[in-house]
Amino acid sequence: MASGGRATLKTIAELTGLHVSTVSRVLNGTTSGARAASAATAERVRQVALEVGYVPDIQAAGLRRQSSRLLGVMMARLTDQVLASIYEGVERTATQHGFHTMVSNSWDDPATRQAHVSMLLSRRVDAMIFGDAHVDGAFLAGFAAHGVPFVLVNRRAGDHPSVTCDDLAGGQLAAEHLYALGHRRVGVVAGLPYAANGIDRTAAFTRYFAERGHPVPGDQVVHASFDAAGGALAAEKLLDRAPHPSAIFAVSDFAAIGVLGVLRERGLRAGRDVAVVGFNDVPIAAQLTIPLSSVRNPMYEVGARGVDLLVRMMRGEPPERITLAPELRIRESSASPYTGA
Amino acid sequence: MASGGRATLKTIAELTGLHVSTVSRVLNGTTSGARAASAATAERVRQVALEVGYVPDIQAAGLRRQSSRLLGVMMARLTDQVLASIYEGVERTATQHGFHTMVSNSWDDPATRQAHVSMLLSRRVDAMIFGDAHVDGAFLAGFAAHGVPFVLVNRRAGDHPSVTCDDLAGGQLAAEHLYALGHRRVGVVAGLPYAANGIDRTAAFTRYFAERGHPVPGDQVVHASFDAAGGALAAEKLLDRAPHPSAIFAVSDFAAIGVLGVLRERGLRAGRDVAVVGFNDVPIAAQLTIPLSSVRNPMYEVGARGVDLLVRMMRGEPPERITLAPELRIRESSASPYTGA
DNA sequence: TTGTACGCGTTATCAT
DNA sequence: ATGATAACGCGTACAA
Repeated sequence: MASGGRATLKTIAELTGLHVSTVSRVLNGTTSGARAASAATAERVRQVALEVGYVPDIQAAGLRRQSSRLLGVMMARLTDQVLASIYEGVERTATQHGFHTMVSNSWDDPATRQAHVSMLLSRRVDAMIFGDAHVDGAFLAGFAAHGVPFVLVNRRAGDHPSVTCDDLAGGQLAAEHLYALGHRRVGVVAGLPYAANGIDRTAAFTRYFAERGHPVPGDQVVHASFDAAGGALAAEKLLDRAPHPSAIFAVSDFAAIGVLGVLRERGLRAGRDVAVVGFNDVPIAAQLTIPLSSVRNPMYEVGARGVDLLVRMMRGEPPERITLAPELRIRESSASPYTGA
Repeated sequence: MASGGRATLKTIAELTGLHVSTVSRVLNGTTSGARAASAATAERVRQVALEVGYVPDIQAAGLRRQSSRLLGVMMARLTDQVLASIYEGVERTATQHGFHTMVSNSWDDPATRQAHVSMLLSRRVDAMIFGDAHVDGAFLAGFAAHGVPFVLVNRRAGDHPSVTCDDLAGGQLAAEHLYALGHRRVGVVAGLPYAANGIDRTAAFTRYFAERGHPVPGDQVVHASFDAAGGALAAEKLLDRAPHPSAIFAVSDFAAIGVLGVLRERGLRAGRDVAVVGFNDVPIAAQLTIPLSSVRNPMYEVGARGVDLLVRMMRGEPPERITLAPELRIRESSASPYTGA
């Protein structure tokens, strides 16, 4: 515990009568094996460092070393539990690799994203993780020019290296399940139109039904934000059609919760009148009053493996596009077979 | 858009034939009014800076300026939507004040907290925001020795400066509401025992009932984590008592959702058999199949005002303890009056 | 208006 | 085993 004015290597050097470079060596454990500082000296330095409450200045070290050991992370919004979970995986894994992380919300807004990325570049991040990629890839094309390595998580884009849930497989799992229950008139809450995860989940889902002779009408695929409000808005549109769909697939659990709310307002019961399947399997899905069927997305692992991949790339290993397997979790919101019109 | 190797002031200086200090002045807009660089020079510098894709090195600037313009933020877990919302307020407001933020999850674990705080100190944060304070204040007492200004949000502790929801008022709002409905046999899901927000909400709630001659028995106040799993666990305990409570107050909405789940498993209906009131009023509370009554916590504002306070303190203004008013939102989970044992 | 010189805290290299 | 020196990129007092 020290007080007041920052203690630096210089401070310690003066107090011990040694020279700054020597102090630095001791504190960094530099000089391997035989050529270490004398045990006595080392001990003295460490002692003084503790007394004066020395805290190394990573920034200054980074300036000299030309490497910040800092990873920049862009997320659309941390209030989205899915993105927050991915970030947890990122933070923990980065720490294991000796990196710190700095995260920002882009709100899926180009200007905000640009501003925050400039900020991170100014802080000399060694690499970037993007969890908010837009499928058009315009921003990333420009960013690549900076020469800063990066990996996408959550949403793929173009052929940039990425770690995502296998969203195509996930969309198909949901489709297979509802189709097997006998549903043929289905609707989709499709997520934001520029997010590849929603796009892929929706594409695989609608393709499955189309291939079996039951194409999903265009007006039964509604784009919306991934939260409950978005899901509610989309559900209003889907249920305005007569006859209403017998099953709804929402590409996010929170959107699905919005759907459940609207169903109830209209006197329909989820799981009996309309089957509902969500995506991600966030913790509350299983705790809802009508437990929600969902496609499990290994969110934490997406973040963790994203950092692993990035670290490998920084070592010169080749970029990859990794997808992690989803799993269907059937619960009451889609447990009973479809019984007629 | 530039390529490859980092461009610095030096790069620009060489390209323009000017000297580094001149370039620096232009790019910083230094030299007020009359003594500005000649318009022609300034324009040329800016032009070249753009061409080579110059990105200023904030770290180096901070080293020189002895101020990082960086705020450190500690949260228990960003997957808690409440904390993520508070962080949004922090991030946005900090940006407005010209600060960047660096956030870490402490998991409410002392060792992890210590490690991350050391990291932030190493990065020379100008100040700190703690959203994960423990009521004992042991950690903060030690931290204060560093001389780095800080403000607490979400959870108060001791007489440290803080911005929180008025949790006492909030707990009382919940109590008044349930008491007025006729409930006398009530239970509380009280949150983590070291978190002041849960403590205050619980204290005000139980005091209200005690003062009216209906003290809440000790075994009807159950501590649990703030998430759905914690709420479920606590609900099991509360409902094992016979007769079971006619109303349950959970100090967090997600815990309340866990309660709703358990009620249903036991064949009890929330709002009819057992009234439930949550806290925070997160967006999904209103969207649930049985909409959840909740005490609204101005989460975003808590974060925003926390930064405002911190900035004022850094300017030398006195520390404060600020509380923001909660509001009761009555919904179906506690809408009907109590009708007998 | 522009140039010179130095220091911020650290690490790498060379000399002792 | 330790000391001396330079350099990372930037900002600022002072001189021209």
